[in-house]
Amino acid sequence: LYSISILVNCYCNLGRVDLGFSLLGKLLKLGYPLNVVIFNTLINGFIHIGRLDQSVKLLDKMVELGFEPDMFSYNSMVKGFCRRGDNVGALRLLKKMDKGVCKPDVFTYNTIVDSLCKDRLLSEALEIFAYMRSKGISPDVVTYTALIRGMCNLGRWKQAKELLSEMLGNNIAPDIITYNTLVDMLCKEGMVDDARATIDLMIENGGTPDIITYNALLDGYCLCGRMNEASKLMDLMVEKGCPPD
RNA sequence: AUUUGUUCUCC
Repeated sequence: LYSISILVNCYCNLGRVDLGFSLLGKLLKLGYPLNVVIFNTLINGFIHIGRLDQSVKLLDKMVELGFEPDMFSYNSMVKGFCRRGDNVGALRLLKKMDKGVCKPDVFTYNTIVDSLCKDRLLSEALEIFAYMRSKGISPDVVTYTALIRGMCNLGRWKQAKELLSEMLGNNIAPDIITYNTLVDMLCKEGMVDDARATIDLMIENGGTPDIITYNALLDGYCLCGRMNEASKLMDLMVEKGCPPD
């Protein structure tokens, strides 16, 4: 079974969910034993090619066949709604999970918070943030990073920095993705110097900039026409053992 | 073995 789901996942990663799907069909006909992971892999595969409709069908089918959808199944579905820009659909599914046996977990909430932030619906995202805590699900670094992005998106730099401090002051360590997100957002708004300060802060906190950090900053320098600094940065990248790619 | 957050390219 492991081998089959690896194979199916491989098809999905190659963008050939159809091949995985027809394999499932054959296995079903042969009466081959299956498990929930194979269904989940395909549900997720369909989501990644924008076929939420197929995922819905497959979810129904697995239930029909007596397989219980789990967190993976539902979380992929939630992501599917979010990807098509249907936050309402995602929230509806969240409520449904709330009532069922598969309670929303940190993945579920993070998916929705991120989607709302990307759609600039920060206050809605903050409501979900509060809601998840009320349900006893602790936000993690992913939740915070999504919110920071949402704040930056609206130019709420001060609020974003406060949230970052809140993380630092609490038990949640910002990771490289958190810093990279901030650096990138600042650069895109032409606040390259603040971006540099953010990188310094990252280093102070024990982080190490990576190629993504540097590329974001490089893009920032180029966007504001500071080409001298851009080329100096390229030299620095080589020095730091992170050569431009 | 399957689910969530970062750079560039396309929009």
